[in-house]
Amino acid sequence: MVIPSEHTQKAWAALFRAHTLAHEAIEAELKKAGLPNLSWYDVLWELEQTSECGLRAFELQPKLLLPQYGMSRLINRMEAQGLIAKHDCPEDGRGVALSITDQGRKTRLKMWAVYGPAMQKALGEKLSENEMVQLATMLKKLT
Amino acid sequence: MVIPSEHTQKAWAALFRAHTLAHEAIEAELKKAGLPNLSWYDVLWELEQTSECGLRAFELQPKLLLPQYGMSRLINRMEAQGLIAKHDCPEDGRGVALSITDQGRKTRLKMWAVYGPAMQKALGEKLSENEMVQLATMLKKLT
DNA sequence: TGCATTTAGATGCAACTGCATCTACCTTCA
DNA sequence: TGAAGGTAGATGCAGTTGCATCTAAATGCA
Repeated sequence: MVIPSEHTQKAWAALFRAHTLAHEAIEAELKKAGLPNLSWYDVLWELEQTSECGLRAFELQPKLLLPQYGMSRLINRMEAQGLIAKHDCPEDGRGVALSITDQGRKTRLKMWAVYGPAMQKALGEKLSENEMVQLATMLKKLT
Repeated sequence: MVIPSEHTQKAWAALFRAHTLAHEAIEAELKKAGLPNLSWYDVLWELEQTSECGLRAFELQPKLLLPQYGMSRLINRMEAQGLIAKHDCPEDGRGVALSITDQGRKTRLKMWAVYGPAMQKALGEKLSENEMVQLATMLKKLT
């Protein structure tokens, strides 16, 4: 049996805590402001980055790391709130093409006004720019 | 409005992905082996580290980063499976003292036989020992 | 072409989570 | 001592997630 080193165990524990605490802190601020959570933000962001023809649900999935049914339901909730729109997909009769609505764009901006500062407080203030680059470099090697 | 730097944003995205992917990979292996998930492991671990008088529920909470009601329910499920035992608390009539059972100890060992290698595969193999120390150092500064 | 396989997405059901609130006990302090 | 306030933990309810499975459309291939 291959046992991870002491340092690996410590790093894993630290990874867990750092992510969980930052995530909770940021989502708490969004909730306090009556705004949706980070998954919603990510969907809005990805759709806003995309040219008007929209994204397919299955293209969004790997970006958000959500399971297929999770994506399906998230999309339905966001559509019900009018933040995104579903269109029939011309090149694939099974598919759904997604686009962001004007209201979705507005919501993303409102979210960023809370998300940005919360991210800065949870992460930005805690490390120098140099350390931040190092951290990102290590983390990317993990994926 | 304070906007986080480009590097902070990248680090946050990398933190999210690294944690989510490692967590999913590890839990997938546990599930494949028919074993409980990481929260259960953490409870078993903490109780095993403690002298026989046991831990209180509220002492476990900050270690696991679970909300109070989450802890309460997790404990009930684990007790129902016979992995831990609840005792009345002599020094506080409201409280519950928790201890691990023999079966709990056995289960923790079985879990570690899967968890350890999974952690090694998801993290240990991806960074040198030196990098691992650096990573842990940065992550600890975040909390 | 036509049947078998694969892929996109939806959904019924059971388990889990979050919120608010509740009960029971403990602590403080007039 | 006893009323007011605080703390430990449980729980009803509504919303969410995970699993398995379903439908419908696309693809592969004999």
